Amino acid sequence: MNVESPPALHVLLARKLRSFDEVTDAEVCVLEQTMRGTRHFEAGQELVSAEDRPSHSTMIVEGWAARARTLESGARQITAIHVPGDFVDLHSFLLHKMDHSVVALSPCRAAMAPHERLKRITQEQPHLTRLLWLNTLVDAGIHRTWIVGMGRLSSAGHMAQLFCELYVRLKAVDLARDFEFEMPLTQPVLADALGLSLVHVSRTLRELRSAKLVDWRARNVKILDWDRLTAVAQFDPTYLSLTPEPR
Amino acid sequence: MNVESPPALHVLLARKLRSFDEVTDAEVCVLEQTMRGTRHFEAGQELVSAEDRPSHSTMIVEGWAARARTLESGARQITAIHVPGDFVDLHSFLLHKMDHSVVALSPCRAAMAPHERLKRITQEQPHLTRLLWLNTLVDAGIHRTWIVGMGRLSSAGHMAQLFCELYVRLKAVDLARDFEFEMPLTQPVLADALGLSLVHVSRTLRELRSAKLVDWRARNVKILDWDRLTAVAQFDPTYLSLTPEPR
DNA sequence: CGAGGTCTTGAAGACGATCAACAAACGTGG
DNA sequence: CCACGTTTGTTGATCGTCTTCAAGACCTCG
Repeated sequence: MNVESPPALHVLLARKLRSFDEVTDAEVCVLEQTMRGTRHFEAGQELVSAEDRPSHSTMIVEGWAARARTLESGARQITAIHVPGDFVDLHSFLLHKMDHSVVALSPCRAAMAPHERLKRITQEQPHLTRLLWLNTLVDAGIHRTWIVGMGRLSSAGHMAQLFCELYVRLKAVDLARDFEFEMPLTQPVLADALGLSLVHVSRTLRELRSAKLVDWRARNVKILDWDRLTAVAQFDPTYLSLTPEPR
Repeated sequence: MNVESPPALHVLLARKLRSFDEVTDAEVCVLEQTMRGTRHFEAGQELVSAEDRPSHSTMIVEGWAARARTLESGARQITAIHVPGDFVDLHSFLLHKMDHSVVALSPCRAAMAPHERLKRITQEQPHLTRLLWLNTLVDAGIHRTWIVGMGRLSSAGHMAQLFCELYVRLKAVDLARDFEFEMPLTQPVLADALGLSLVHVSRTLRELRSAKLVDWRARNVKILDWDRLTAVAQFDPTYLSLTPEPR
């Protein structure tokens, strides 16, 4: 295996699980073996559509994706942004019917976990079950943080919050370091995530840029002043639960 | 037991679980017996504070509560509203450290489930585990719906959405019927939930009232035109997963 | 070099926030 | 039962943020 190529599924799973708790190799293997093959998606393609009743859940191995709901007006609201290592629709295992779609934001590779195998895990692997559950709880924590950002922060604060969150999450799976990461998003996508108009995203971005907080060009985000950025965003990473503890 | 008094814990648990799936009496009993006593809280009192590391999770038996985060400015954002039957901080079982507080919105009675007993359930009761997990997944679905409301709906649409949601949720635990329910909230609380100013809540409320969609006086909410209200809110109850299915 | 997609900027206007005053409802004690 | 204070809700006026519409610049890739 080539060092340039993206991490193997096994490595990604181990990293992800071990950011939450100590996990045995056997447990990583069990989870790896619940995954049945991977599929490839182009940017813009739907991994899962709203109204679907998926028979498997999807983990992103490569690329970025988003959960989104589209309104009658055609307006779209993104409710979560997902990066490699994220189990995008693990909730469909128990929720059954999707209440939103999952769309690729960049070319994506995704691994599939059949629901009946996940059910087996809940019957045979209590610890692994708790970690999968935790995964969905962190998603909920992210949702809550977005709600706070949308409801009570300025647009700059809200956007800063998103940059902070993405940096911390990407670092946990080794896709960011030295306050720098690759972000394959466009401004319209950011607008749909923040609940702002495209024009205002552009202006808010200029604001952060001219305040020397972040620099984003050619897909590359550089955080120029972490302390001030987190202050603007009132960012506290607690909600991401990235400290390993017995769960 | 008196018909006027609130339903016993057992009845409430059974109703709640059975809105998701078929559940045996034995399972209801197991869950009931994980609960260790109840506590009473006055309106405004915190059931759990941000930064806490609770040793038990809390289920509301009577009264309403909210999860909230308070910012440096003193502004508050409510991220969820909870009614009887809701497991307000079940997520603390695995998340450990709270990232927000839980506050009573009205006088409340809450039952406590020690975390070590919940852990036992994950080891011995896979089906019950899945239903508890589902509970937290529905919370996440509610969060997503709120994000859509905040980001892409008008203030009237967003508020209408909240009324629709509360009605459906309360009906599931038999606390609403005939498009009517008791809502022990004040407008400032509603403002913190919707991410709006107090003044604007008052105006938006007037808008819904004069459009003959809802009537809210003396804690009593009447939904006057369900069809038009759901249209304004673009409300689709899928996300509440209130159709019993094998999980 | 040209064409599509992506981003930036300006101008006008809508929506919601803030400030400030007042009204209504509620609870308490006299 | 009324008087009073407190809490809760309403309304008006003004201001700022964000949206919308529109045009133009930039970039990337064939």
